[in-house]
Amino acid sequence: MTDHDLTQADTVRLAIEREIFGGQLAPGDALEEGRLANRFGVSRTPVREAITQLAQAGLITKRAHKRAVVAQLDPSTMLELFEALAELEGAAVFLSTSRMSETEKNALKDIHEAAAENLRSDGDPNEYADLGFAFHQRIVRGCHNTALIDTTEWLALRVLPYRRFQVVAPGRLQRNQTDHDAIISAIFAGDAEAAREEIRRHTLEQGDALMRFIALNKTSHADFHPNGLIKEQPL
Amino acid sequence: MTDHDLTQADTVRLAIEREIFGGQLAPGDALEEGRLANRFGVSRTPVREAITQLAQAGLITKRAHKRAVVAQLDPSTMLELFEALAELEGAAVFLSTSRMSETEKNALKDIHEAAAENLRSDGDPNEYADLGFAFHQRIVRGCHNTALIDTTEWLALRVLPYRRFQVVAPGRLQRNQTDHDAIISAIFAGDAEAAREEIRRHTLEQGDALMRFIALNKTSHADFHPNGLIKEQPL
DNA sequence: TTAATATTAATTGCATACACTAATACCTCT
DNA sequence: AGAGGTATTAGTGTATGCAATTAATATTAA
Repeated sequence: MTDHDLTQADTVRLAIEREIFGGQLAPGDALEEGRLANRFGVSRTPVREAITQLAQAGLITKRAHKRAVVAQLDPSTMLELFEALAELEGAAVFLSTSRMSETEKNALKDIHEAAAENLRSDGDPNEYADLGFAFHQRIVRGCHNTALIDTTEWLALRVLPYRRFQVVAPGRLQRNQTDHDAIISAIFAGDAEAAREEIRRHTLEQGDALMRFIALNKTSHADFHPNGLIKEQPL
Repeated sequence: MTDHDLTQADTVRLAIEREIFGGQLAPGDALEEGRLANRFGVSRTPVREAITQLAQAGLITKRAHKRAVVAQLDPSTMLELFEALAELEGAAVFLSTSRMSETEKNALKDIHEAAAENLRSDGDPNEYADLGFAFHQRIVRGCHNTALIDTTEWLALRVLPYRRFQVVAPGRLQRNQTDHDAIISAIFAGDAEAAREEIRRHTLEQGDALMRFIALNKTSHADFHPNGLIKEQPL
């Protein structure tokens, strides 16, 4: 039982999930049950189950008799997602400020300083993005409320591909680091209300910045690819 | 096309959903695909899909090769749910305070006053519960952020059966109304921060009160039934 | 009687087949 | 050629059957 009792539907779902988050599957791409089935060497039934689950999760959209499509994020709903996420992260950090153990706080600070070092030494921007993700994740998990953590992380995952865009936007990384400075200070000062405000502003502004970036660089808007940033044209 | 293109799986899912929220299906009850199938006069396939969706939504739990079970809320996760809900409603009302139109605010006040009248005239407690639900719902929707609304309402729905218990707890209704007073005042005063604090406290305390109620009335704890409050013994 | 084990029954996961829907290609007529 | 309608095809929704797995029951040993 090395596979921890993963059903085939689970395997397929995880694979598709990875391809979406990894960017091989871009928003708007169609998922066709039959092809997926023989690509994964299973029948359509488990593929169908996987698609159902992903649709329920909001990762793909599906209407009766029409084929499933990787969820599109139009600018306005994307802004909404960032706003909602800002509120949720705010709520989480509000609790985390009083609930994180010293160990947790120090781990957070370590991540923060690793990010600073990465900036100073002009390191790999992708590594910086990962550290940023970890930073937010640690804060959220610090609230020790599973329901709130799950909800927040789910939203965070949905905007993750878009959040990473910062690595190519000039000046964004430094600005990001300054924001994180303020957040971590508030947490260590035990000022929950300030921490909430800082992270709210921070996440909201990430959304705004992304909006501006898209507005400036809009080619056909459909060609915007969250991971590669610009999607290669179909062959 | 009178059924608005509902697939059979959708129909089954909605039916099960209603039975869970309505209390015919209690936490811990097992869902068996075969029986459901011929109860609804369909094959196991759409039933399977419905169950998958409900599991993804967290309404039921399902592990490979084991039968699906209506999700159990043990006291500690229930408290977590209430806490998370308190934060989300707080975030929502924070935005709603500045975003609700006059019309929306007045509609909210109407509901609030109808509830007050219900209390004064010693009306139907179930009607009061419905008004209370509507009150919270209006506030949340006032934030005009679909993502936040959906997330919050989803949590609210999960604890709804438990929230209604207030109707049988002595003194709770009056206390509830007083809390709502404070919330609505803060909203009309435009004090978003106060509104957030009031609704946070309010929802948190609902959770606490429910906990105390369960602790006092615990028979075998498994027999606690969210809607009938005490589950009838199996025949 | 109780505990452990073997046996049977019930139930799930998956594959396959078919019906029905929606999109596409094709043809007809103007 | 273009609009409108029809045939064709691709793709989804559902039913059914079977193998694998789990739950229930019977059986045996202590």
